[in-house]
Amino acid sequence: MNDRPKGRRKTPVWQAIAAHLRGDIAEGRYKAGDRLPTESRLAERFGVNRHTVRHALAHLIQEGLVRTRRGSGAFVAATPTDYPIGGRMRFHENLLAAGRLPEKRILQIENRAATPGEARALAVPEGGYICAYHGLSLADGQPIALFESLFPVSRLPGIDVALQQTRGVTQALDLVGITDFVRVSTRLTAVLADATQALHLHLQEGDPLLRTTGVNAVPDGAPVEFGRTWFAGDRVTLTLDG
Amino acid sequence: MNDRPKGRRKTPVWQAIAAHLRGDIAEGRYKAGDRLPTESRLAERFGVNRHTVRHALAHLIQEGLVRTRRGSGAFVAATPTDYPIGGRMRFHENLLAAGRLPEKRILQIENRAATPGEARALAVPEGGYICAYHGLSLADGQPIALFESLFPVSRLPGIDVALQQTRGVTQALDLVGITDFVRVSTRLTAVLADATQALHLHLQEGDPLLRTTGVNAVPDGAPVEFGRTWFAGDRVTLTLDG
DNA sequence: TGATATAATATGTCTAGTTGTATAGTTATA
DNA sequence: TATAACTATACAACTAGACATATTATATCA
Repeated sequence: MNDRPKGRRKTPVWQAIAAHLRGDIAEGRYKAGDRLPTESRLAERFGVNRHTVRHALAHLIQEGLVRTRRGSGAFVAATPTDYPIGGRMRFHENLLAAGRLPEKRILQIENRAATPGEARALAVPEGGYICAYHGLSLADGQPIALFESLFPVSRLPGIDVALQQTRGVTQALDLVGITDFVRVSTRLTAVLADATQALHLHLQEGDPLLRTTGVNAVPDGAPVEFGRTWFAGDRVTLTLDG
Repeated sequence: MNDRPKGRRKTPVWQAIAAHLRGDIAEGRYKAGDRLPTESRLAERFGVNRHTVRHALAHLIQEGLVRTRRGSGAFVAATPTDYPIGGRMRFHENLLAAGRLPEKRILQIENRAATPGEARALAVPEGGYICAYHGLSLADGQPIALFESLFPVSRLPGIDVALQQTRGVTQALDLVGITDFVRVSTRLTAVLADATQALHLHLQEGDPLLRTTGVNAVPDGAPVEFGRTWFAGDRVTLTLDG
C-alpha cells in the first residue's frame, strides 16, 4: 500500500497536496458533505497547476475520502457503512432500530399508463392507469437505494395523495384502507448502475447494484404494489430472515 | 490497460436520460399525445440540472419522438408501434390501425439465383430463380425497419412487377393470385446495426436491432415468401398475443 | 354567467462557473 | 538522454441562476 518510491528525498508535489487535504479533512476543517474549494482555487493556494491538484484529488477519490460531481465541485464523502435490512423490508423501522436517521426523497409521483408487463404484475387491464412512485432512500443523509413502486389506482383511489403525505409505502397503503399485506414474490439480481442511477446514489457508472423486484398483495390475493429497488451494492447488506 | 481499475464506462448523462425516456415511450409508459413531466420534474427525477434534461429532450425532438410547446410542455409525437407477432404481420394495416402513416421505400428489386439456404426455405430447386425485394419501412416519415423479402418467381410469375406497383407484400401477392397466406415460422434475435443499416434507420452503428426471420406460405403449405426484417429496437415493440 | 385581468407554470435563451478530458510542451532527475 | 512530474492550453460536459416569453389555471368584476 505504501507506494513511496525508493528515492526518499522528495515526495511528489501531488502527494504532498493529497496529504495536506487529507489532514484538513481529518482535523475537521472540511466535514462530511462539505464542498472543497474549486480546483482552480486549490491550484492557486498551493501554487501549482490545476492538473497537479487533480492528480491529488484523484487519489483521495480512489481512497473514498472525496467524491466529485462534474460542474458542481468536490465534496467530502460520507463514510460508507454497511447496513442490515430485514426480509420484511420496513425501511423506516429497520433504520430507526439501527440508530440511523432514515429519510425518503420523492423524485416523482405520477399517474400513467401501465406497460403490458406492469399490468400483468398488478392484475389490472392492459393500458389501465397506475400510480408510479419513484424515490430515493437515505440513511444519515447518505443515499442507500433507489426505488420505484407501482400501485393500481383503480383499486386504490387516493394513493397518489397518500404517498405525498406519508413517510412510506406502508403508511400510505394504510391511509387508503390497506391495513395488511403480504409479499407474494421477490426476485433478486445484480445489475450495473447506469449514469443517472450513479448520480443519485453517489456512485460511479458501472458500479454494482442489488436489484429486488417484488409484489405485495392483500391476504386474499389482489396485488397492491409492484416494487423495484436498487440498492447501492457496497453500502447495503440484505439479510433474509429465516 | 490498467487505466480503469474497474469496468466503468462513460456515457454522457444526457444520453442516458434520452435513452431512458426513449425506452419509457417505447414500452408504452407515455403514449402518443401524452405530456411528459416538466423539465424541472425530470431534472429532479434523474438528479441532474434542467439544462441536461433539455439536452436530452433536444435529441428526442430531433429524432421526431417528442415535440415541445413553449409554456405548455413536451409531448410524445409518435409512439413506437406495438407490433403483433405471429399470425399475420400486415405492416400497413397495423400502422393504419394505430393511426400512423405507413410508407414503404423500395431500395432494390431484382431477380437472381437462390442460395442453397434460400432455396430450401422457399422449396424451390437449388439455383432456381427468386425475386429479392429489399426496402425500408417508415411510419410518419420515421424509419422503422429494414426488410428483405424473397419470392419464388417460378410459382409467382409477375411478382416483381406487382411489387413495384403495390404498397406492400400482401397486396402484391394478391395481384399474382395469392389471396391468403399464413406464417409458418418465425425466429427472433437481437443483433447490432452495421454501418449501412444504421444509415438507413437513422441510428448509430452498434445500436440494437431486432431481427425477425419468417416464412409465409399458402394454407396448403407451399412457401410464398421468405422474409427477414430488422427493426429499430428503440422504435418498435413486438408484442406476442396469447 | 361571461369576459378579463392576474398569477402560476412551462419552455426558450443567455451568461457564468466548475469538473472532465485531450494534446502538447517544459523541466528535473536518474 | 530517456522518463516521470509538472505546466499550459483548449474544449466538452454539467451545474447554477436569471430572465424572457408563451400557455394555462385562477380569481375578479360587471
